[in-house]
Amino acid sequence: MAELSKAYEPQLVEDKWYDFWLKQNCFTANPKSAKPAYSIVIPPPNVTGMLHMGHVLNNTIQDILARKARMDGKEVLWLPGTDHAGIATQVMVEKQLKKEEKKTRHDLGREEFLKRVWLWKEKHGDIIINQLKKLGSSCDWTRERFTMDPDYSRCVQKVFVELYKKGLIYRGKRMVNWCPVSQTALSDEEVEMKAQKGFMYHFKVEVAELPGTWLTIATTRPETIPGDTAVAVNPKDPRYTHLIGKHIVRPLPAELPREQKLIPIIGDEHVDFEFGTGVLKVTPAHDKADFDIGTRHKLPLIEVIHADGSMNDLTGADLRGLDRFKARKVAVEKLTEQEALVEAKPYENNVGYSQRADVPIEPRLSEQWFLKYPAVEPSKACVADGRMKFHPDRWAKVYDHWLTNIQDWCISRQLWWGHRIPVWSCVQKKNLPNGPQPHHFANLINLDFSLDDLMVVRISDGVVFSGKEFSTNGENISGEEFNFVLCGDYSEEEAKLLESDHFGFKRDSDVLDTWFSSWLWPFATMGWPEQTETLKKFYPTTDLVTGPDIIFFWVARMIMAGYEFMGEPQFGLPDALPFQNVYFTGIIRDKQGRKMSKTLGNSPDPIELITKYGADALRFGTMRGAPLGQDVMFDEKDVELGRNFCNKLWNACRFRQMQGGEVQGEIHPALLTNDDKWILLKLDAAIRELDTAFAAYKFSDATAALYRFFWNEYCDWYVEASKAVFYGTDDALKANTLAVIDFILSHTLRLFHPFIPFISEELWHGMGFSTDMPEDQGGQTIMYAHWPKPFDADFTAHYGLEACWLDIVNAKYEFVTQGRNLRREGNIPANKKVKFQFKPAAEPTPHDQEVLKILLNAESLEVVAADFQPRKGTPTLRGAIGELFMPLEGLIDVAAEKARLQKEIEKFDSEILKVEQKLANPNFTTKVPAAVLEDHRNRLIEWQAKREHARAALNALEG
RNA sequence: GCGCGGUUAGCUCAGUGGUAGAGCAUUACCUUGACACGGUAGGGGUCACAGGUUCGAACCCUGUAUCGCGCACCA
Repeated sequence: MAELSKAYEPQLVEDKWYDFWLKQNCFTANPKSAKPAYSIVIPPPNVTGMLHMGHVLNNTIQDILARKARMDGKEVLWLPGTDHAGIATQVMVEKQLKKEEKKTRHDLGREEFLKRVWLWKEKHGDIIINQLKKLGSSCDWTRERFTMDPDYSRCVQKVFVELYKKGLIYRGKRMVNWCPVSQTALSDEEVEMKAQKGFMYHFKVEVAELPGTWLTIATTRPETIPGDTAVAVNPKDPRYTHLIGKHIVRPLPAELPREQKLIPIIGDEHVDFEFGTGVLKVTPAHDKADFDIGTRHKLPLIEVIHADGSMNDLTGADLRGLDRFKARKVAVEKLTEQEALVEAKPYENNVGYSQRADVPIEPRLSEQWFLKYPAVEPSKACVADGRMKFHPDRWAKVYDHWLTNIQDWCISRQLWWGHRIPVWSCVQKKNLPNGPQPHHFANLINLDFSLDDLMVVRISDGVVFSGKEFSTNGENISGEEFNFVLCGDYSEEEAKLLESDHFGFKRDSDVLDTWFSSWLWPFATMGWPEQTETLKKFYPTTDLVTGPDIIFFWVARMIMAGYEFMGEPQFGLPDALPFQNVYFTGIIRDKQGRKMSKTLGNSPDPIELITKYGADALRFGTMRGAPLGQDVMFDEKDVELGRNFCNKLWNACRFRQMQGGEVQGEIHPALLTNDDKWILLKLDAAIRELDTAFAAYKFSDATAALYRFFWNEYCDWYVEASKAVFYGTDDALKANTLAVIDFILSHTLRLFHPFIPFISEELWHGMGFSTDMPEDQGGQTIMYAHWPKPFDADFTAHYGLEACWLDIVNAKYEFVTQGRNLRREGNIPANKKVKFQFKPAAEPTPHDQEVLKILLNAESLEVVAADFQPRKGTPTLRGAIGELFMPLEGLIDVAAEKARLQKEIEKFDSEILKVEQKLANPNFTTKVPAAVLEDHRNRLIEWQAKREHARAALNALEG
């Protein structure tokens, strides 16, 4: 290959290899493959979205898993795609419309508006996909899916119809979480409770039947007084029992005649007499709890707030038209004017906020579609009994708790962008065959309708009729006029016919919650409901990687959908788990610990980081700082670390390249130096560490192990020691060392590949490691090279890799460190070569002598005889492998060196004392495991030896 | 209120009972023939606090403090 440049330049490398992988179809999953399957579905990012640090973390982990699985010989499917993200996308397009054309979506109309959304999607929808590619994501792009794809939409529709027919989906008029800004209902999960500072207002009302008797009511929402239809007290509250059944005079709207302002005092157990004044105003149309009270007592409902959060006409002259918060202030003023206000004290309470629009939710009565969750029990059980594993497992408890307490899911949204609810209705006149009747369109439009497929529902109370309610000539004989409701997974063509003037059906105008489509993601993306090759091969998926913030929104619902729709016998899946493992990432925060957000502007643009440092650097840095289960404090320094590391890897390969010689020559056991054996043993340990880390999904451990092995073991010691060989003249030894280096590097690059795919691929080819490999096992790409295995017994025996070599070489390196320390204490500049004298404890090999010389930056290393005595005052080091003397060449600070040795001796003293005390304790010596006892004894000997060495060095300085 | 997580070096974090670790920052020296995105050697920690268990606790137990998160909430 061409000579490597001095510094690694990712921009010259990354796009090139990504294009290569794509062209060679490296990411494409083959369902016909005989290899075992490994699959992941991507958590689909919003189609409107931009890549943020959360995506980086999440997708890097998925890519690591996918690439590792390929190297493990699996057939890998990582299935990508995007989510249509109902509200977010609609809001974005509406904003643009407002900005560019000063129009609202209503100005355009539904059809035209949706055209705009699709245009927007076509234009911007692939931004985030391209960003994922920049990151190196090895997704099978040939299978990219979008939740609004026609196929996918049919899945959503089919699912709705099935659940409807099972009676799990129903329509009802309920209190829902209403977002006045987005003007749609939201599910409970989309409501965020926030502490809010406000006031608790106490106001008094007169009991109508007992003039002069007043009740004081506490409320935080005086603006809803016009909607009050009762006040409630606890029937057991002695202060108020005698008043139940009487009435009070509601103070607002002020202008109403007194008789229209009378509302009853009722008794209800819900009222807590400790709280407030023990008197509760009941606003059934604007509060969930009040609605329940209202139902129990058959209270009238008075709606006083419009959908947009402004007050309606029923609130009277003072409040009408005002925004609800402005109205609150005015209501307080009015109460004050009436001398009804008793006090207003500062008060903090929790208020539900719309997660999307960040405004307080308005509980509102409206007609919505709800889903009774299916397959709840098996979904709970599979996690509880450990068949599906959560990492970290504490999320299992959170999941279980949620599933134990779930309420029906409000799935309809008053939006335009999304899957429209597949329900059509038209009014059926009583006893008149004037409208379209079931058998009519069965005949007329030649569709294969049968009456059993038609769900006929009377909206008023939800009673389901059967087709028998019609006479044979299509007459409605049910005795009353009702809505004829069709729910079916009709094709677009069929729907058009239904909506034609001839039939006059109108489709429900609402769309479904986005999550009602994404909960089908693991199988709807694989061709369901057909029993496709892909489904057969890759479903259930292996791993899911996602954030814990969507554990309820998405993970739990996917599990339920998996059981409900994939548990069927035709799929031959006894266990319908949609995935086997769920990895929950941490949340990425900024340096101050704040969640990354657009509004705070504290989220760095990952693409800028990639441009500046490279995708590998971003990946490696992010993974190193993201321990399992912990939030991540993001710091650009981490990415810098990643870049530095890549550069180190690059230059280590460059060093190898500069030595020339044959690539991947044969390693001769007889020629192995102890340094060779040491680094081979370290490589084996690193492989084992990586396997352990992968098994536990501990990617930060894996990157830390790689970092340590490559930088601190390979580069710092082995490469430096190898210079002793390369600067020498023994060609056989040089060739053998090159072979060892190539062995280490070719293994290391493979270990690195899942984490830093680009640079590892570049070097894999650049170093020539791909040349002798089979095409499908590394010849074409490192992606399919085999993942390194720990050394087996034969290998270890053949190369003589006994564990004792670690100790032997460690002693040598420790000696070097201490020798360098001697230089430093002697104020020898780093670039100055020094003459050392070495008195070895045992006959040293020429290789070891040469290694010591080079690592100590010695001009010479004179081996002296056992009876050699240096001049008094010569700085001396004693270690396990012998003694080192540094004959004085200049002034050395004897006092400082003595102080240092003194301090060292004190440290040794205290360590020795600690161990001695332990060993002197019979409780210790009798109870402790033999290995630990042995450790302590050895440690004592070591410390004592070190102390002796230090004392000797100190002695040598004296005089 | 219930549940979960954190508290270890200046900062960000590892560390599941037996010698307190990493990266960054910092100090000193060094551009030597892979790399200054670098090298070498240092300095720096009563492991939040208090009890308990144990021969031995950063680690296990109990409690406290504090920060963060989730769920549920009383107007």
